[in-house]
Amino acid sequence: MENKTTIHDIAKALKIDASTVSRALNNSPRVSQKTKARILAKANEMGYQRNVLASNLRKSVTNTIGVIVPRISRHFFSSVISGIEEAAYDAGYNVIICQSLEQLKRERKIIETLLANRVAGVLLSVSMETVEFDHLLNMKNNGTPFLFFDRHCEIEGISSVLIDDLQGGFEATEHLILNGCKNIGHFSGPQELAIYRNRTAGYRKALEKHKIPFRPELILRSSLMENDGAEGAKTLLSLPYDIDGLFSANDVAAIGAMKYFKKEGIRVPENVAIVGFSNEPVSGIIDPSLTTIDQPGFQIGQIATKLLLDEISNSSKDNIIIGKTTIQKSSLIERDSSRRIT
Amino acid sequence: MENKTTIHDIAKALKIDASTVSRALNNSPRVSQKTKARILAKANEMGYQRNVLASNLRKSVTNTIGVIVPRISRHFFSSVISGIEEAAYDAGYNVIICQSLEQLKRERKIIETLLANRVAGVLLSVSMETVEFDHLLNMKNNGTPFLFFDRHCEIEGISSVLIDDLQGGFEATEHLILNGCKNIGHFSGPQELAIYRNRTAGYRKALEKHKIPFRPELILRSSLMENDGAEGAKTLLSLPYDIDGLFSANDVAAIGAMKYFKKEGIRVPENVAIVGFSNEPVSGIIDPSLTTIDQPGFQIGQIATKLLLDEISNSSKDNIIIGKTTIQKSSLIERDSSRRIT
DNA sequence: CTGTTAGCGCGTTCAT
DNA sequence: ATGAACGCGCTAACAG
Repeated sequence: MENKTTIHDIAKALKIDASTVSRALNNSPRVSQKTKARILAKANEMGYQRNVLASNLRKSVTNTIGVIVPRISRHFFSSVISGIEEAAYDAGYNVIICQSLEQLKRERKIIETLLANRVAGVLLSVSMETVEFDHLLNMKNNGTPFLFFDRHCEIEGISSVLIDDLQGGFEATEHLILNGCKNIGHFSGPQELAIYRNRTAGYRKALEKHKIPFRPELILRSSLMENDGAEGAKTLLSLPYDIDGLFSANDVAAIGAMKYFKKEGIRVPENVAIVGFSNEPVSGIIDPSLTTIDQPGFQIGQIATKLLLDEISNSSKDNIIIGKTTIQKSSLIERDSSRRIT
Repeated sequence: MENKTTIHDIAKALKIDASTVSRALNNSPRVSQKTKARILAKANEMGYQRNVLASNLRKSVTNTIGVIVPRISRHFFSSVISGIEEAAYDAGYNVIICQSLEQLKRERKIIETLLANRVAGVLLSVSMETVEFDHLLNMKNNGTPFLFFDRHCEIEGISSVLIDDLQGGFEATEHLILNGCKNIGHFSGPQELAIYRNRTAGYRKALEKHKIPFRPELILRSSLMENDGAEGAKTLLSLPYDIDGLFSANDVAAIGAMKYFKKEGIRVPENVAIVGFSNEPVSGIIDPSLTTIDQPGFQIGQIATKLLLDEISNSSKDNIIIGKTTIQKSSLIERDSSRRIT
């Protein structure tokens, strides 16, 4: 039942020392091929399984990588996690998932726990409240490799895997303009987060390109929750002129707006672009007035994991600081055709 | 930088023994309140943090619970995980997430890894391929507490947290019938999984109640992927009579069917009920022809975790086998109103 | 209540 | 290329 075979057992059976067995099992070059083969065979025969806990203690690192996201149930994040899990699995790492629930306090606590558990590295997308970086700097000083994805902070020597939000915002807005919209509302999020600043910058860039005057009152900042979307829709409708387009910096708020429009019996504007929406199974049948910008979550997860694993192996070899790496992706998906523009 | 304070350091500083410190830090009742206080104060002062790895090795258990789901990116599962994570977090446990991707082979490997990592317990929803239980029985023999949720196997002494699928299937079908449907197609999944058998049983029960003759050709079994839905829709449309309703055992296949209908320019049947759909943010604006059965993923996660934690603490105290616990939940959400029937 | 002793199983020195 | 010995930091006996 209980697996009790240790390296000592197999050493005894082979009349050699446990340290040799240990070396062989770690594929050390300092063991002859012959004994290595003998040991591996015996280990197999005896059904040996390395005691991960002891190994962890000795090395004082685990083979686990920590992941921190605001919310697992947001489709974008679960897609990213999916990608992370897959890449990590292939490399023999476990993944431990944590949710900050957009709270800085929780984010701090989580990082503390992860460090206490000696994770090999951390992948994180910061919470909306994360305006102080002490806990992140602490993690850096502690020597734990980490990487941002999607939402990041500017920290020297820490890489990020990002979507090109400016381009996404630009494409979303231009899409509306090309469909004849002039007065385009924009739901934006906390300006502390680069993703929202960038999406807004994209919005303005598109207006400029098409010589549409910028109206500050069309930009509504919120936490982009569903009821923020509803409130925003209400506010936009109360303007003295009609809006004919809406670019929301995320899906949740856009959906809130859609619901509000419907509830009030108001005809939804013909074109609404949403950045941040990537709910694949639904995107094809969702309300026709929605167009979405796809966030390739899965790939982001994979890429981020690979980069992190690189850093993990490098940092253990040496102390080389890798420069800031930025991966940029963006694509616009049209609702009906599921065809990609761009 | 590195946290080096051990229980020995603080023992030395207080001129007592390390074991007493250990006991105090574990809040053992066999240390006087006074010394306990002194120790805690000193530990705090010295910035002590328990070395989890050493603790794990000594106890040969971690404070981590493993979770296995078919796919993280399915909204239902990510909701469950959310609930698990929250309940576990409150109890001081970490959560390690794994995806079987519906493959028995992966499920086996994952369980092996989890056991090797000495997780405190496991929560799992089996893959569609899981028709052999050797790996699960192995885990049981190994003494690792575990619990099924949503998709389960009948294993003596192992509890499950389930949705009342028969009732759900019944409600979905009756909903269609009450809306005037007579010829109701049904997408079902692998019959090895109880959830699909039960949903189908609910379908038949509703037909019987309303004295609608059962037609075997209306039931289509598949893996319920999106293209299965499309294929199924095609098949149903090729019948010599018209269908006027569709009850799909999951959301993905239903969406596949919807897409097919639209692509072919066919008018979607007025009422379509979907069991297994719980994509909250979208449910309110999804295609009007869809009605969904809500699966309360978050709560299931919480409940399952609490039960597991119970078993974990009991099994360490004693070897009591807890009987099969079944939690049943089901509710039908109407699209427009978001109001719950039942 | 507290101290003493003894490992958990592994990886890694230092020898040879 | 292999063996001997040590210790990672903690907890669980067993004393007293």
